[in-house]
Amino acid sequence: METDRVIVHTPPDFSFPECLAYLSRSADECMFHIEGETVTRALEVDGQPVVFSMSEDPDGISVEFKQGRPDGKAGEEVSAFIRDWLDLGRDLTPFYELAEGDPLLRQAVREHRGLRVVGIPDLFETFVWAILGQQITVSFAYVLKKRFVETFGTPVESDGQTFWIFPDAGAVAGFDPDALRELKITGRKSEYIIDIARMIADGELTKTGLLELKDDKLIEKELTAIRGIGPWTANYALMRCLHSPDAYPAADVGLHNALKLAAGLDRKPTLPETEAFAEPWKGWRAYATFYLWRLLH
DNA sequence: GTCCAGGGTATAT
DNA sequence: ATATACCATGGA
Repeated sequence: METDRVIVHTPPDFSFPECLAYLSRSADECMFHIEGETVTRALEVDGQPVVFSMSEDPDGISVEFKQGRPDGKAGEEVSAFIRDWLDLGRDLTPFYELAEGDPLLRQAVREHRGLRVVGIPDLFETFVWAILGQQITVSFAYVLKKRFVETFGTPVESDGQTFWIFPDAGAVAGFDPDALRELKITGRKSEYIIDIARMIADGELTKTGLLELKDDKLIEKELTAIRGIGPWTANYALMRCLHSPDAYPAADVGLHNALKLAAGLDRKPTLPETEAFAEPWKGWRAYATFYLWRLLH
């Protein structure tokens, strides 16, 4: 039905296929399904589950509501979610000008033009994902996230498929670490996740509160004061959730591997070298990182 | 068996 | 400030 469809307009230098390619990187991703060129997921709006799909459209992104209707609030909230998810508010012109003159970025930017830093709009989901991803392979992190979501999240059935609402921080706040240990999440990470769930559920840690601090360094300082959040996790959250175009997860092994490849090194760069490489990218280090990651696929 | 994977904490110098 | 042990699982 025509009323179940809305268009989200996209800016110049946006490529749906490039974002789709990033979203498609794991078969174990549990927060959305991809079939062909269409991404479908669930989202909670005012306590009610909405299921929607996104596909490319000449006018932007076509959003089809599978469950729930785009009338009133749901349509606006889903549109806002997508703009947040795909960083549609950003003008990439300065980044592309910078990258064209940079030997390390040029190739990635030419090959993936239109790619956005794909976000994780929910703060709790961001920290769970980042903490799970510390020190283990991305593929194993996906397995752990899937177990976490399918054990503690809320299923939404639509068209014979199951979609998931990410576990509620308030519920996780009350868990015993052993409940997470059973999923093969380490004891430490289980404690970190439960502590952060409590902070979020109590309103002590909020996305808007962090964004109000404005300055990346200030936000990093606030975040790294929390147990389980070090510089890598803080910058990862700045990049994926708080939309800092300049956050730089300098300890990231994937970034090291990408730099090794792009710079033709015979070993991975050290941490100081990784910082030094990024000097010319100041203002856009998150975008530089995201594009460099694409070299590894 | 060893090493490494989208790190972080605790402790010792 | 910098170095090391430890966390803990799974794939190469």
